[in-house]
Amino acid sequence: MQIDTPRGMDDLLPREFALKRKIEEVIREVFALYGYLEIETPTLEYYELFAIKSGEEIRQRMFEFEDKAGRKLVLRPEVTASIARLVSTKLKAWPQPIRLGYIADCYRYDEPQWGRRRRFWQGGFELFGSKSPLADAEILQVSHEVFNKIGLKDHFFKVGHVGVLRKLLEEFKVDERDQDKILTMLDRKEIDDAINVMRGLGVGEEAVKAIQELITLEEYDHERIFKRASDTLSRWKEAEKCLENLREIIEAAREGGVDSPIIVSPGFARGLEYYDGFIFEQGIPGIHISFNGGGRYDKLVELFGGKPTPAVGCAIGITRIMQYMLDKSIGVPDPPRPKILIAGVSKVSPRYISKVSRNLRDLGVAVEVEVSGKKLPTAIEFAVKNGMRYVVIVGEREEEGQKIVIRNLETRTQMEVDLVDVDKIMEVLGGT
RNA sequence: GCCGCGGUGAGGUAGCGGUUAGCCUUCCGGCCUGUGGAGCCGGAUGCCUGGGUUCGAAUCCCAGCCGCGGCCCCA
Repeated sequence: MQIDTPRGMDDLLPREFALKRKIEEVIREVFALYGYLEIETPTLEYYELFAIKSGEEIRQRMFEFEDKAGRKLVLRPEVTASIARLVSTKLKAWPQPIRLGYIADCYRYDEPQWGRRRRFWQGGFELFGSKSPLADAEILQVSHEVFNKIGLKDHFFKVGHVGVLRKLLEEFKVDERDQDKILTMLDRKEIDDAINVMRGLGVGEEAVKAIQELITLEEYDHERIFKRASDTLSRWKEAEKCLENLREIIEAAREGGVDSPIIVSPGFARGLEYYDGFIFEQGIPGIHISFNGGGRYDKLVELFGGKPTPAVGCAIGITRIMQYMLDKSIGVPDPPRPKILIAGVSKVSPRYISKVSRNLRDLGVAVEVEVSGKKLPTAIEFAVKNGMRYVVIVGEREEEGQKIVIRNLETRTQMEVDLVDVDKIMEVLGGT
């Protein structure tokens, strides 16, 4: 019998689940603060939805199978495609801009390792209907805000613009599919192969040289890097415009409160082929995987049959953040648990214990009932060990008089109270 | 997809050809008839799976499975 979880898929224990909840709460808080409406899409989608434009890397790493009617289905490897599908269909008559948020589990058939699971959670922000740098900057702002609120204040950004390289290639009539191929190669640091492909497609030597230069540019000093990059690109106006766009985005984000380090990398490419403008990743020093990534994808909605709709978004790696925080033991909350245990003693009837618990819960007080037949000392020990603050003791004597004994575990004192004396009970329980 | 390292009760570990498989935490019971985190006593659960070598395997060999890291890439 196979009783383990499937490879790379984790059970979340109470502590882990509480942490996941906390991160989700932060994300939802930011949804609300910026106007992102939360939605949900199916975990299963048709293969085609992702096959079209999600990138070779993802395509090979999907869980795929056939349903009983022979349709090809996949477990979603990410959510952006589903959201774009939604915008191109059900939301096509909505007034834009449209801001959507999601928190969803995703699946990839990867080799599991630190920060990479086969099932993992992403929290996403997607903004449709704006070409303005303000929209891109907003995605940086929400990312910044989420990480700060979670307590990861030392995060940094790495930003780039796919248009820089794409526009340059377009000058030499390289079609989109070949661009995808080249960008993927550059992303994988297969520089020589990329150069060979470019030459094969008739890209001029000056441009090849420019690209080689661009991919080595990467630093914090914005002024210097923009100067150098625009010198390199001065001959190709379209590519230079993209660079200018990137500069505007960064400036807007800075004014919008994004005060973490931003590494500018004009030759930066990302694996998801649908990106066609601003792109970024967010990380933490010393960790070599990114915790958040996103960018602009102006063609995707159109690709799914919608009207041309510019879009920009990001996907925050909740599972990675969790793993980091658990490893470092930072900000891991205790699972919420009642502070009160009701323990029966001697010949008290189950009816009375049940009644007492009902009364207390009606007052909004969270209680656990001792149901395992523990004797009182053991029950008290159990309560103490589990961080509870009161034991409500009910026995025959209390049942006869319709009373309860509330014992305070911290002060080691106790008091008998009438079950109907609501004010007294609340007073003794001190607002728990 | 590739490359390393590793699998001993629920968790953490010792043992590395012959041990009654040891220790810590946990869990259960008792000391304790309705009042405390302690203590003491007792108890429960284990050598990943399958082959092989050997008089004898947790220990050595092979394969598989699983886990952990790294590469690549990604969240």
